[in-house]
Amino acid sequence: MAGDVLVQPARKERLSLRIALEICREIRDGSFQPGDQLPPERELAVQLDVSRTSLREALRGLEIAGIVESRHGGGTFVRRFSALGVESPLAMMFEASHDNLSDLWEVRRIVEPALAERAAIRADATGVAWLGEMLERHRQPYLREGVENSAQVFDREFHAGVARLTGNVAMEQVIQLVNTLVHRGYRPDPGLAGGRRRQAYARHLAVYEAIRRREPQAARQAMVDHLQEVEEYILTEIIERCHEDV
Amino acid sequence: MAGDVLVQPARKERLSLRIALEICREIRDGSFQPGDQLPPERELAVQLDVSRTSLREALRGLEIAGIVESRHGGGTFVRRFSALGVESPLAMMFEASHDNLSDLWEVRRIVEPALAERAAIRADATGVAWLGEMLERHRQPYLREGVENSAQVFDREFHAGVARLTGNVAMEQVIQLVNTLVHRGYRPDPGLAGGRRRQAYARHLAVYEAIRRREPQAARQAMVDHLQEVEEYILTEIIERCHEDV
DNA sequence: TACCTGAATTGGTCTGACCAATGCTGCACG
DNA sequence: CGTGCAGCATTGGTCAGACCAATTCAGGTA
Repeated sequence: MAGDVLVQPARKERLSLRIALEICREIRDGSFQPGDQLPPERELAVQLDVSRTSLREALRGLEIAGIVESRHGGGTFVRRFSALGVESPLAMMFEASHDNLSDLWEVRRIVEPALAERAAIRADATGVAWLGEMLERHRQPYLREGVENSAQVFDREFHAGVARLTGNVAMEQVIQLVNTLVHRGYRPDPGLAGGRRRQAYARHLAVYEAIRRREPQAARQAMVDHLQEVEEYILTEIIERCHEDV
Repeated sequence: MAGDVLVQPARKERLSLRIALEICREIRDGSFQPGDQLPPERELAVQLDVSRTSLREALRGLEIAGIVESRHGGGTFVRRFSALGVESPLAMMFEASHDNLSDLWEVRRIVEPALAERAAIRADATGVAWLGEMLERHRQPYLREGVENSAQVFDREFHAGVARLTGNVAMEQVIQLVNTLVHRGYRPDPGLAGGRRRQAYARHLAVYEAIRRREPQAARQAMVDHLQEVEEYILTEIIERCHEDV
C-alpha cells in the first residue's frame, strides 16, 4: 500500500506532520521538482492513503514554510526558491518586538561577515556575475530619492544574494528569515534616507568587489563595516523617535 | 457577530490565514498571554464563526510557526518563547533540500564560537553556576562506557546551555535547531566512542572554565577546537563506513 | 490519605458534500 | 482560418458531523 511510507517516523507524531515531511523528502529526492505541480489534493490523499483533511493541514504547513504554493482552482506547486520573504505567511505572523530586534541584529553581525568571507572563497563566476547584475539593477532606484522602502527590498535581496553565493542553503535560509524579521520590526523613516542609501549602496558595492576579486578578508571587513554603519543609523533614528515622543 | 473581525484583511486571502493572523493579533494585544490555554477548538471555531476544519488549518500553521502548541487531549497553548522545533519552517526546508549535514555543520562552526565568546562576556554568576552544575551532572554518565547515545543528548544540552548564557534568544533557537538537525542526520557508532567522549567532555570543561574566568577569546578558541575535533571524528567515521560498504 | 477507575474534555482523523476560482475545450462568428 | 466567448471539467476552499484517542480530573474505594 502506498501509504506505508508514512509509518516510518514514530507513530506518535501528528499525521499532518508526517505527511509534510514525506512530501519534503519527495521534493529532496527529486520526485517533485521545483516549479512542478503537485497532484490534486484528492489524488495525492489517495496516494498517501490519508484523508484530504490531513493532507490539507500538511500543505498549509508547507505553504507557511514557503515550500509549496496553492492557487485556488489552479493547483499546488513546489516553489522554485523557497522564500521566507515579508509576504510569506510566516513573516506575517511573527511580529518582532524591540527585545528580539537587538538579538536578531546580533545574529546578523555574527553570520553575515562569515557569509561574505565564504562567498569570496566559493562563489563561481556565474554567481558573481549574477550578483553584479543585481547591483546594477539596484543602482538607479537605490540612489534616486523618494522610492520609499524599495531600498529595504533591495537590501534584503542583496544580503540574500551573498548568502546564496556561499552555496550553503542552511545559512541562506537562516539569514533570509532573520533579515525579514529585522526589517519587519524596524521601518526606517523614508524621508531621511537619501545619504544613507547612497552609503549603503557603496558598501554593497565594496562587498561585491571584494567577492569578485576573491578577497575573503576584505569581503568580511566590508560587510562588518556595512552592518556597523546601518546599526548606527538605526540607533540614532530610534533615539530621535524617543525625543519626538517626549 | 464575533466572526466579523476576520473580514478586515483582504477578502482574497485564505480563511485559515486570516484566522491565524487574527489569533496572532489577539496574542499581541494580550487577549491570550504566553503560556495561556486557548479555548477548545470547537468553542474557538464558534467564537470566530468558522468551521473547525479551517480553524485547525490555522492552528497547524501557528504551530509550525512556533507560536502555539497543541497537546492531544490536553489543549492548545500559547508558547512562552516561540520555539523553532523540528516542525519549524526551517526544519522542513532543510528536509526538502539535499545534503544538509555539511551545511548545517558550517553554521555551527560560524555561530558557536561567537556564542562562547559572548557567553564569556555577558553570562551572570547564576548562569555560570547553572552551566557548571550541568557539567557536573554530565560527568559520570559521559565518561562511563556503554551509555549509548545519551552522550549526544548531553552534547546538545551543553551547547544549548552556552547559547542560553548569551541571553540571545534568537541565537539560542537557531543553534538548538541546527544541532538537533545535525544529530538527527548523523548517529555516531556508540561502540567506538569511549575516548572520544572523554575528549569531548574535556573540551566542554575547557569552554566552561573560560566562560567562568571571563576570557572571551579563550572560550571562543576552546569551542573552535572542540568543533574541529568532533568534525575530524565524524569524517574518519564516515570514511570507515565507506570502507565497510566496499 | 493515597490510589485507582471511569467519565468528561479536548485534540486527531475521516467522510462526503458543496462552493468558488481557474483553465481548457469547442462552438459560433467575423 | 483565426478569434473570442460560453460552458464545462478540474482543482483548491470551506463546511458539517461523526468517530477515535490521549489527557484530565472528579469521585469512589482500599
